[in-house]
Amino acid sequence: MQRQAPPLIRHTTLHDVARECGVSAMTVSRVLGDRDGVSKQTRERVLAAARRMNYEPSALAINFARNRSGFIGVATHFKGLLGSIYFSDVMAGFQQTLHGTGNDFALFDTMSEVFDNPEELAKLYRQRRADGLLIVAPHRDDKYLKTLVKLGVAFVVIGERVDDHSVPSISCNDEQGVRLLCEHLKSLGHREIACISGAEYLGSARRRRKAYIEFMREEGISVPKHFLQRGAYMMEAGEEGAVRILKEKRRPTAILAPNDLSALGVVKAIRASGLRVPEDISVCGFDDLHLAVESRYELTTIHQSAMEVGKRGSRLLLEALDTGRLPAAGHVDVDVSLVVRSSTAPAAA
Amino acid sequence: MQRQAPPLIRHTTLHDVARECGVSAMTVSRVLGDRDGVSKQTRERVLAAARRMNYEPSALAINFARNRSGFIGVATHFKGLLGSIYFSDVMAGFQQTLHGTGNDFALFDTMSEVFDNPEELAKLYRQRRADGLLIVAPHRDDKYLKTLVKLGVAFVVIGERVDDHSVPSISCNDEQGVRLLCEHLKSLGHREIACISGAEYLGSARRRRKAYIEFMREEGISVPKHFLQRGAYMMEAGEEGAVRILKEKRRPTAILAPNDLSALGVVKAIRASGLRVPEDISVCGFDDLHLAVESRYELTTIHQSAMEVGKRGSRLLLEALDTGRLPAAGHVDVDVSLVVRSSTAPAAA
DNA sequence: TTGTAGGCGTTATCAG
DNA sequence: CTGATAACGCCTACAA
Repeated sequence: MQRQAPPLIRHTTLHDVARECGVSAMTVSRVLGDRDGVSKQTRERVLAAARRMNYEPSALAINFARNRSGFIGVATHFKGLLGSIYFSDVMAGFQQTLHGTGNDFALFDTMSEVFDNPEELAKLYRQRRADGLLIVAPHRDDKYLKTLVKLGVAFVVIGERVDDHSVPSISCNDEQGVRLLCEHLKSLGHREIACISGAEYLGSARRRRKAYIEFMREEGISVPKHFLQRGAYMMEAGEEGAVRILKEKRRPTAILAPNDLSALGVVKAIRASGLRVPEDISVCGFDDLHLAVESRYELTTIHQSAMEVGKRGSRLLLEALDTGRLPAAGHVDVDVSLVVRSSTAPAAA
Repeated sequence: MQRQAPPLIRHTTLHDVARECGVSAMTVSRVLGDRDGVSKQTRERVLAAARRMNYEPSALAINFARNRSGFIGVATHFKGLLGSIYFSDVMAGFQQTLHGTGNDFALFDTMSEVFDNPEELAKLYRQRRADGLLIVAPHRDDKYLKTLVKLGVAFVVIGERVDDHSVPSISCNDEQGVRLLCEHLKSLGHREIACISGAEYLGSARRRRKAYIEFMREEGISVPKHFLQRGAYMMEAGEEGAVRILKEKRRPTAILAPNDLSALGVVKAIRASGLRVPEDISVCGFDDLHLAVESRYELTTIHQSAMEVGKRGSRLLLEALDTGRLPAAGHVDVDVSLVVRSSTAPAAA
């Protein structure tokens, strides 16, 4: 840490106000802290002076005394998430929780060396730059989570489920979402349901695929191999998966692509093969990315509120901080909801 | 500010280390601050103890003593910019500058009440939550800038030029960009150049339009009314503008749409009218949004590096902070570069 | 080479 | 009702 220049200006302090009023700093503190034990006269005199002198308590001093920074750290992968709608939705949720608590946001990049190196991370913690951490959608193989647990840092993982049960995390309920879609299709008379899952390294993709398999088993519906395609959360992947499905003899009456982007690809492939959506084959997405504006396909999908996840996740952290404990370990699921649009219809006879 | 719970744990302090070694806190401070005047023996003993005890200085205490927060505030319109690639690019630039300076990012929403209300903003400042502010792409009518100037807050406006000359700002050089495009077209033999400008409330749109007009005047080329369309930075707007241009008798050999999105709309309209790009009409964009991946049109455009703007803008702030002054008022332009692709070609005879 | 004193701005505690 | 004192953790300045 290099030598620093002197502060630009000297701000008004308690003592300044006290001197101005001819009282002690303590009295001023009491008045401004709205504690009683001060005569009306003195109180008014102090208030007037404080206002006149533009007094504002120094957060630096207060936090120093309380040994807190007043900052909630938001840690994420800058390059991957900072520019995403998902991140801004999550932040909107954080804001709702933090509003009026006197906390501000500090922003950290999980891809910086600090997070790479347990030593550095510990250092960050011991320096008390933030009182707690909200870790937005970490990657599956992020190792720093273990370090944070070991250090006893207060943090919550947002938007991902972590295998390690000692980690507190919150995300939308993937299983519930897939189940809602499947039940919806079932209620429309579909039994021949295919699925194009996402990349295996994504926890959410694995959970969604698993939920689909489980549903089919529960319903006693056999799933031929080509009904379960490995894909990715991208349009092309959905298209390719659908092509592979459609070239087989046994053809589904519905295709579940648990991600809106790939669902659009599926729609494209179906139309390209001369079939109609939803008359011949129904299609479901997941995420409710509002892609409908760009295309003319109105997807039946699952709405997951990143804002809600952010709001509740940050609440977990703040409550823990308020009571001086760590957020409870384990995962919390946030309910999702089914959005029925025009890409699904009763199964063809 | 409500009552706070006690800190989760008590961190090791200088005094702890000192006691452990049987020396004074001052000696420990000297060792860890790497100042001389300490015997080798003592130094080593202290270092060992500090390491063993996981000592790390409290940033809280240091900053309190120095009356700085160690945070650089990044203020932006959460809802509008947080989820944009632009923002993440700018942040990447900030990171490069801040790296290793011991500063972290604090994040503020310019749409929060705090920024709405001069009183609140002053309060934020007097509380010293951040040492300086980087204000990313504020809107033209944002009033808080005046308040910040009045308060003497150290800040730099990033990505917008501010009319008020008392404000330090930095952005890419719009005029230069338009000029580069015009010169490029001129070198290809184009004289009949039309332009579809962006929304009037955007400073960049106004500057780009003005630069176009200026170029045409300098070249002594008359600009019929329909050659200058008011549009918006959106695909549809570009399309509509082009349609209006093409239905007139005097037809341009090139259309300048100083924004990639609207340029794509222009291309669309030209093709729809049975003409070819670039054989019949050349098209230029601005921003280099890498939209080419999505479409088959390879736009000739202007590359503006948001990262570069962020990097240099944050440097302005940090340098000012280091020398204890305010960033110099006035605007700084960052060079842009011409990217020639296949949407432009020699003018048809 | 090492240690002591004091200050940064606030608040809790105890004394008047 | 009001004020003095101490403490938070570090650093600068001065003293031994």
